[in-house]
Amino acid sequence: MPNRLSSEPNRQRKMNRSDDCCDELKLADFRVGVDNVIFSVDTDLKRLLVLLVMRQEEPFLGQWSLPGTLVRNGEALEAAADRILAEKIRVQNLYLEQLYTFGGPMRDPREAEASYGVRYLSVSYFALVRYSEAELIADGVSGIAWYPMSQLPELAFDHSKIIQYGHCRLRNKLEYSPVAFEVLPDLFTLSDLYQLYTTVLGEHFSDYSNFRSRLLKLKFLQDSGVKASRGAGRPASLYKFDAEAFEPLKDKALVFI
Amino acid sequence: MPNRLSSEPNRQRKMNRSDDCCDELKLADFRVGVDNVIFSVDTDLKRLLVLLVMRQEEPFLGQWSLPGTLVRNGEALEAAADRILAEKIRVQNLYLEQLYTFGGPMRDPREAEASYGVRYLSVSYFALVRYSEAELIADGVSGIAWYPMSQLPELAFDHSKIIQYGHCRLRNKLEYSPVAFEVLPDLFTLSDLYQLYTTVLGEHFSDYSNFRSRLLKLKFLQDSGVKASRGAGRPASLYKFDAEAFEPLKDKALVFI
DNA sequence: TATTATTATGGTAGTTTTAACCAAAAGTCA
DNA sequence: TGACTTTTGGTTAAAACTACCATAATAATA
Repeated sequence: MPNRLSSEPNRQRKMNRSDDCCDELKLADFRVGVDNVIFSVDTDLKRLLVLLVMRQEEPFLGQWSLPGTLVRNGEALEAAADRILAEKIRVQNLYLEQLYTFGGPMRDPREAEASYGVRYLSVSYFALVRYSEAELIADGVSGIAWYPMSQLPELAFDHSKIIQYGHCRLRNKLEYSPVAFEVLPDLFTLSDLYQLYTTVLGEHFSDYSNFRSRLLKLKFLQDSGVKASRGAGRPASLYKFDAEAFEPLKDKALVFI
Repeated sequence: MPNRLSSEPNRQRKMNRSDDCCDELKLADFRVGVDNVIFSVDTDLKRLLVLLVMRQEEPFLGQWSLPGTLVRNGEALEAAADRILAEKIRVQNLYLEQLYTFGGPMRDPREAEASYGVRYLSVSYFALVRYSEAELIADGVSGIAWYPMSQLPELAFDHSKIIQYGHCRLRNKLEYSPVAFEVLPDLFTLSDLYQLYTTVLGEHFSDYSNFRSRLLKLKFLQDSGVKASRGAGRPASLYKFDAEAFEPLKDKALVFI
């Protein structure tokens, strides 16, 4: 049985490769998984959160891990990422993009168990969702929770590394792209926006007053005229992101630390 | 025979997945390839070049394509990228990093031929090598050539898209990271550096004089004291990149358009 | 109701950075 | 020698950034 499977890729290879000479070099047979690093920002408590699920099977039974799935027949990678996200949370607004592909040998303990050369490869995706409206879907079996980035538990596989990688991407995205507006409500105050930035980037990247004037000077935030009164203090103007006005600023930096 | 193979992933799945309910959804069986977008810069002729090889087999027999390979047993993804690069060119200095993973269904025509659900996934890598010292390795069978980015031929698979993606990455890398110094000689003139930037980014990103003073103010270029006289004109100072002095500038931008 | 606390807003002044030039220095080439 | 080329090191005006500050408009409170 191991022989049957391990000889199969060799025949394929003869048909498909050009620059190989040694028949004893076997091609790996892959299972491809998608793992999502799903971030959200709780601006009230000033916490950056990442979504974790508890594994219900070996390996790493009972440990927290990134929500993931193996890719199905005929399913695009991004479709698999969308599917696993939709299975775990209900959201209205989200941003999703590919992060990195982790595929070193022995990153999954199951590779050691099998005598033939099956490999597990993880294409990770990075997502940012609106926290206030995200509803976690508990399937009644496996645990699911938002964990603050500052208090991550021990994670299955190489998922800690994947999260660190995602955290870097999140910071860069926020600085260099209008990703914030994907997860803010249609109408938001400049203070909402500032809270989001400081929660992810830290307090030290800019003064609130300067943050305001820099963004307003760029002319892609439309004042809706409507005011929002939330507790004490002068009511704030509600703004709207104008994608058309932002267009010429594409691939320019927005904010710097 | 198709049945034997297509039923195999299903048994695996029952053992390995948690949140699936429908047995008719089959997991895909993957071949994982690595494709390299290898750039070099010919500063004399002011051309950005990408390395292409001619395919010697179906599909796309006789068409130009990115140099690639299928991943072997026990081989890390980056190791496969290194291997294919070393098979095609001899270089001393190079920069290599993962680019993107393309894995939509039907991106490879071979998927249609097989009645079982084999999928071809491409993990692409981005490389920048020093042009002047890069020696192409012709294996006597398949063609190999540097093509200017401005005159790319029709390419196999989705390789045109991969190259466009790589071109974006190259521009960003050059602006935001010291990748240029990986492919310049140890000693170089500021003019050499400027030629590299203008060839990739276009003439309009900065005046030579301003480019010089901005870089020198950052204090990570050491003047070696040695002068280089190349043809007419005042001899230029040869500089050296000081990685230690650059350290605090990591993840800050270097040059802006 | 008058006062205080809180948040939003709009500004100023000093410094730094950028952009667009310019002129001298130090070579080669004819 | 004189013309030409390339490097080098400026200058200057405009723009942007930083660290503040004053005021406006509301809620909470005495």
